[in-house]
Amino acid sequence: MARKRGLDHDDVLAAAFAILDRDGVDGVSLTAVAERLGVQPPSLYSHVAGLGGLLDDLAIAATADFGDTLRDSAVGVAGDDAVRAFAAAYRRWALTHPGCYELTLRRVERADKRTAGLGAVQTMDSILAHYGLETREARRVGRALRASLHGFVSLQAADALGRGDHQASFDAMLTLFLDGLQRRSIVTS
Amino acid sequence: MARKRGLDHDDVLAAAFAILDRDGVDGVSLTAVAERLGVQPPSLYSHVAGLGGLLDDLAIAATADFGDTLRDSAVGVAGDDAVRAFAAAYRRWALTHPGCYELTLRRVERADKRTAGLGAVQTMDSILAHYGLETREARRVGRALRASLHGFVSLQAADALGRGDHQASFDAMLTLFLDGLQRRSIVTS
DNA sequence: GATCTTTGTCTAATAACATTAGACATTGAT
DNA sequence: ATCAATGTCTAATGTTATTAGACAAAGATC
Repeated sequence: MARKRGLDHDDVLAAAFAILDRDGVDGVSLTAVAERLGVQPPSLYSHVAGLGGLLDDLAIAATADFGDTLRDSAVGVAGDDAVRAFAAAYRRWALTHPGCYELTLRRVERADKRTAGLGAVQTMDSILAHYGLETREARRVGRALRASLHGFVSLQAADALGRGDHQASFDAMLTLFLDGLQRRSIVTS
Repeated sequence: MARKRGLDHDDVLAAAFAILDRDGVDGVSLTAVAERLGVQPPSLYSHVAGLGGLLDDLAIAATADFGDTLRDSAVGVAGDDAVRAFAAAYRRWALTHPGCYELTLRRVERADKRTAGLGAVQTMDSILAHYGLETREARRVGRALRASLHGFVSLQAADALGRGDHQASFDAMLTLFLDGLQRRSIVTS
C-alpha cells in the first residue's frame, strides 16, 4: 500500500546532502535517508551501492562543486589578490558545508574522484604560476598553501582554535604565506 | 567458567591503544577491545564509560603524550631551530600514531582535556616568544603555524598530498613560514 | 573462622544500523 | 492482453552498543 512512484539516484543524493549539511557525515545513514524519502531502507539499494557507495557519490559531487567554487573565485584577479580570493572562497565554502568538506577528503577508488578534484589543483597551479617559480618549487608551495588552508579550516570546524578573531588569524596566516612567497618569487609584481 | 581475575582501567586503555595504532579510530570497538582482553563486551562497562568514554580517555591520554613529546622537542634550542624541531616532532608523532593524532582533535567536555592540551600550546608560545611579537600578533602567528602543521600532517595521513617528496614539501612550508615570520619579527637573531 | 559486602564478571535482552533474499505490484513494451 | 523490467516491499541476518540482573570470588568485619 502507498507505493511511491519512482525514486531517482539524484533524489537519493539530494536527500543525503540535506542530511549531510544538517547533521554531518555521521548523520548520513541509509535509515535517515530512507525516512526522509518516505521509503524503506532496502529500497535505496536500487539507486545506490549501499552506504559506502552513497558516501562515494556524495564525495565526488561535493569535490566537483568545491572545485567549481574555487575556480570561480579566481577569475579576473592575479597575484596576491588571487591567492587571497582563493583562500577566502576555500574557507567560506568549507565552513558553509562542513559535511561536504569532510567528504571531500574521503578516499574514493573511482576515476571520477580524481577528475573532480582536478579543478581545484589546476586553479591553484594557475594562481601560483604568476610567481614564476620553478616547477618543483611551485608544487611545494602549492602543498604548503593547501596545508595551511586545510589546517585552518579543519581546526576551526573542530573548534580547536580557541577563542579569538578567526578572520584576523586567517588573514595573518595568509600574509605570512605571501610574505614568504614574495621572497622566493621571481616576478615581484 | 574461567573467570578472569581482575581487569583494570589501564588494561582496557592499553588494549584500546594497541587497536588504535593498528586499525585506526574506527577500528576501536568495545567488541574488539573485549576480545583482545578475553572478556565479554559488557564487562568493559565496569572500567570505562562506554565506547564514548573510552574514546574520551584515549583522547586525553594521547593529547598528554603528544604535548610531552612536543615539549621535549624544543628544549635547548631557540628561534628558527626551535620552530623546525617542534615541527619535525609534531609531524613525526602524528604520522607514527595516526589514530592517536586523530583522537587528539576529539571534542571532550572534561576538564582534563584542556589541561592535557595546554602543554603543546605553552611550548609553542615559548618558542614564538623569541620573535618578540605583540601578544595578539603572537597568538595569530601561533594559530598559523598550528594550522600549517595540522593541515600538512592531516593531508599526508589522508594521502591527499599526491606523490612527491613530502619531506621537501614540509621543509619548504616551514621555510615559507619562517621567512614570513622574520619580516614581522622584532628580534632578528 | 564464618558471614557479609563489594567488585567484576557473566548471560540475556534490547535497540540501531547495514545488508541480502525474495515476494509482489506497477509500468511500459510487445 | 500478455510479458518483462523496474522498483518497491517484507522478512531475516549480522554487527555493534548498551542495560539489567544473576552470580562468583575476594577482601573486610565480627
